[in-house]
Amino acid sequence: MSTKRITIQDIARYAKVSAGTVDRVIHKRGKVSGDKKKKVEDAVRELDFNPNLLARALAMKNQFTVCSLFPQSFPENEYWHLPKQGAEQAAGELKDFGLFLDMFYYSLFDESSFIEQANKIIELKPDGVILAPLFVKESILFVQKLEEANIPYVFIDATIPDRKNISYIGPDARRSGFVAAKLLRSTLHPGDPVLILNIVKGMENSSTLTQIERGFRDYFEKNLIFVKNPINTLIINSTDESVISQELTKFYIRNPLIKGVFVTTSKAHVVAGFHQKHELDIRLIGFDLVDGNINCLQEGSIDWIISQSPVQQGARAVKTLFDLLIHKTAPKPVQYVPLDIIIRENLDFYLDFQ
Amino acid sequence: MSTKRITIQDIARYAKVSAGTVDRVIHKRGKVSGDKKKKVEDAVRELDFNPNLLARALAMKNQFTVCSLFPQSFPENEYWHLPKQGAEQAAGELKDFGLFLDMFYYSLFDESSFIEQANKIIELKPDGVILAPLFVKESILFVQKLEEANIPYVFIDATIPDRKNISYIGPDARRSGFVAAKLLRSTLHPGDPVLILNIVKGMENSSTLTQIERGFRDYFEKNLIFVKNPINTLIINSTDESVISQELTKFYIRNPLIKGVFVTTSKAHVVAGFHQKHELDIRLIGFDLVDGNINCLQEGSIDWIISQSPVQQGARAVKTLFDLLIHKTAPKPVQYVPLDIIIRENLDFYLDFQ
DNA sequence: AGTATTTGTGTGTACGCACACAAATACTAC
DNA sequence: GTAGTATTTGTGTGCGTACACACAAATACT
Repeated sequence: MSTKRITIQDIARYAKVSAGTVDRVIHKRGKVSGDKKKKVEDAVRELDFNPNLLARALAMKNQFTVCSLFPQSFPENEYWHLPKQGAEQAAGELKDFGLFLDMFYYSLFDESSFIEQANKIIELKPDGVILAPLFVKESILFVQKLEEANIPYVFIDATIPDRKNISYIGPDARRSGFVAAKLLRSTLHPGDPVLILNIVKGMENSSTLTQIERGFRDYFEKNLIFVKNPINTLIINSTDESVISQELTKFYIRNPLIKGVFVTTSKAHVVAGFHQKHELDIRLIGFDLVDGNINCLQEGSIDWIISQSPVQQGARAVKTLFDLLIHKTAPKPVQYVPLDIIIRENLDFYLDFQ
Repeated sequence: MSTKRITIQDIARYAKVSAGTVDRVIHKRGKVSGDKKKKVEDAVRELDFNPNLLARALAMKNQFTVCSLFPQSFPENEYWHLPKQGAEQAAGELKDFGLFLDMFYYSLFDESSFIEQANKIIELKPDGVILAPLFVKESILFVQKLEEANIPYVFIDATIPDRKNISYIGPDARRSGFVAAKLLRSTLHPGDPVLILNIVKGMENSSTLTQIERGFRDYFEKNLIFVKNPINTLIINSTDESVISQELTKFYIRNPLIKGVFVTTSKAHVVAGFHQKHELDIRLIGFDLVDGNINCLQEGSIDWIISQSPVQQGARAVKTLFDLLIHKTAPKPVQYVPLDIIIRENLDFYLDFQ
């Protein structure tokens, strides 16, 4: 049968001291004489004492508040709804362990909203922060303040180099480009030209896009057979459908041979709509299971979606801070999440389980 | 700020009864007069009382034992190591909540070992059982005993119809065949013949294989363009490499045009070895991230692996029983897990995170 | 009416830990 | 020696729940 759990009382008896002294040794609090301290430490080691997290959390009451700062998901089923869901779920499970999650949101169209919410968080003096650093400049200012206040923070979804974040939880951007290239090329003939399409509003964390593109090009370079596939890059600085449509028209007229498109953001569905409207037979791959992409996958107008485990990202971020705060264990500085490859046939599972 | 948690005391005050009475109502234990019962129920509803699982688990001590019965994973990194790992991980998280997991293993080459271990479990009278029912006949006998003893059980990885299992946690077999077909066909030309290869020892749960094959054929029938792809089925009743090699040789000589192979078990790596040895350029898809398959993916001799979230299966099974025993919530009778599509480029992630 | 039995309700303790406070001991200066 | 302070150690209580027990009230049975 499973051996009885060792408690503080057991340690106290074994070391012939009181529970209070054991407590003092364990928490490095208060004064304890040398020999008793040693006795307790020996007892802890010999009996292999592990504190009961349950009892600890119960005794400590709700101690830890962590704040998250994500882009707002609007309408509800857009991408950022998913990490949010994961974080909420993890927080729900850990609520009983004394973790309280306070979520803040900023608008992707408005840097000032980021600053505003960041300041709110600073004022709250939380015990930890989860940040999606899509606005680089503002994020750096924010985490500097966090560092001053000695508040640990993790990056999620994207990262900023050379920061003192406890961990980065998100995709390996370069590799996601690599995977996209592999999938796209599996349906192309040698020599078919492809297009990398960056649809962004311009102010977001662009190092991620650079990495994705590099990964994509790396694959084609490493695996060229016979003929090279020409790779074009097009940047569209707007998420407005009509602007995208116009830019695409301009581009396709000049590049009529394009056979595959890789959209580096979650906007593949807009491109899919364009292809359908103009009856273009072009393979299409994009990121993230947002509503538009889901529909297009089902219709067949998008061939592949690479999903970056958004729910898991949120959940992991919360758990990472939990481990740090309650367990007091340091997390791995980089935690890449799985890249799920989604096609029409396995789509349902990813929807069900999130 | 977060509203204070409602406790039993709060309910007691609100309903003007004692904590003991509240407890009796909540646990449907002991006699409570009609009006007080109603008052308590109202209070629970109005204040939205959720019992603190922490305190509950602490007060109840270790109460629940669940047993698992899986095939043994031998050597360590074979398939069944993964569900085991997931189950262990989940059990570790839930240990403090009073769940104890006792794992049993049977040999896939020996039905009697199954019976033996099953009997051990029956004797233990656990509070729940997790079963991988690969031997159908023996499994039915086992679960009948479980039903007699009123012990809830879940199936994992495979299922047996018309049983009173609390839940099935595993892949949608038919759909996994469908996905395999989709992937394989994406690299084939119309008319290319394909092969479905069942490599089994013969005594295992075969309904799963039937389902997989049906899904595979369904895809080709539903999506035929121009010319039909002929689909052959070959059954090899051995997992021995030389037998497989001999059977494959025989088959390929008679069917030299085969361009794609779908191995319905985890033995794709053996086929990959054969292809390499004889310099055959044949697309290959199989199941499960076992060691052999991992190597072949890396070398490129297997093109795709469909992974059925084995770790998640183990974890979910444990959590399902936990929810039933501690939370007292009935699980969904069928819990399909995601089908992960793995290629060389995203392989690392699935290895890291399991 | 008196006793036995059932039914309803409140109180108290344990679970393992954290933390406050009291008690005991050691140390100082006179 | 004593009084006073500093240091070390022990005890007790609370966190929210489960459950045993005590006891009162209501009902049943002689």
